[in-house]
Amino acid sequence: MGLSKTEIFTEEQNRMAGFAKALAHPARIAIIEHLFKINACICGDLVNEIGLAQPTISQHLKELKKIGIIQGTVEGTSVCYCINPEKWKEVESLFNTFLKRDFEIADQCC
Amino acid sequence: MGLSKTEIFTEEQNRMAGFAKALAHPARIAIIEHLFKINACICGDLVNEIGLAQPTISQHLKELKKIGIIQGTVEGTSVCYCINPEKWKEVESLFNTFLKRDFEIADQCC
DNA sequence: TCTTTGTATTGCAATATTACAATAAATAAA
DNA sequence: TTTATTTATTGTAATATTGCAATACAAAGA
Repeated sequence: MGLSKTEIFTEEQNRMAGFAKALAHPARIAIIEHLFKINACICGDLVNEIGLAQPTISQHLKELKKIGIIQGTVEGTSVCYCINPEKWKEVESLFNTFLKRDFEIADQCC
Repeated sequence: MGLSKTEIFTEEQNRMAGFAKALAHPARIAIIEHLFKINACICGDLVNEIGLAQPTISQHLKELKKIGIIQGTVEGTSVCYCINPEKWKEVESLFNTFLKRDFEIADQCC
């Protein structure tokens, strides 16, 4: 199939999986890290920074933009990208809730 | 292609992406949540809990096991699954470092 | 031993992802 | 207007993912 049965899961579960998917590629991790490091930059800078072709970077940027993690502003011929702080806080909070667990009982398996 | 150029990224970036990929499906999110809720259970319980076929659940379990997030113990005919606490703490710590960012300067884009 | 029970594996179909060459599109500069 | 410059889009090839039916496998019970 190659397509997940989203309808049998909760909204929360699908949202978590969706954000995780956006982070599930090293190029997108690298893009995010670079944007945090230098605050904002244009597409071409990311092409130089990361070693992938321009259309590939553009594609990864599109995906990050689609889920709202980054935003792009047209500046003449170039497009300036940066992190969307509100969305990032949302992602952070969602992951924090998911990741923070209690292991008092869970330490032994079966 | 369908295959990422892992060699041009750092070990950390690939690790982050790898863990994110493991969480990038609602069924695997559901499996993890259920394991945390009831501590440990057999494959069949997860098949009933989540609405997917047994081979599909088995496949998702295999992927979570491969990356080390869960562990399985054979108990007669059934296999008991639970979270691997050490690995989970590692994932939690890795994501925390990645997600926790400073927005003092980053608030305005371009 | 034969049957049942529970899980893993195999094989397959449908779809998604990754990467890039070629090209389009849009603005700036000459 | 013509020519860069920069980014997005399109098309395509290779591979990966998702899901399940069929089946294999392994241990327990009759």
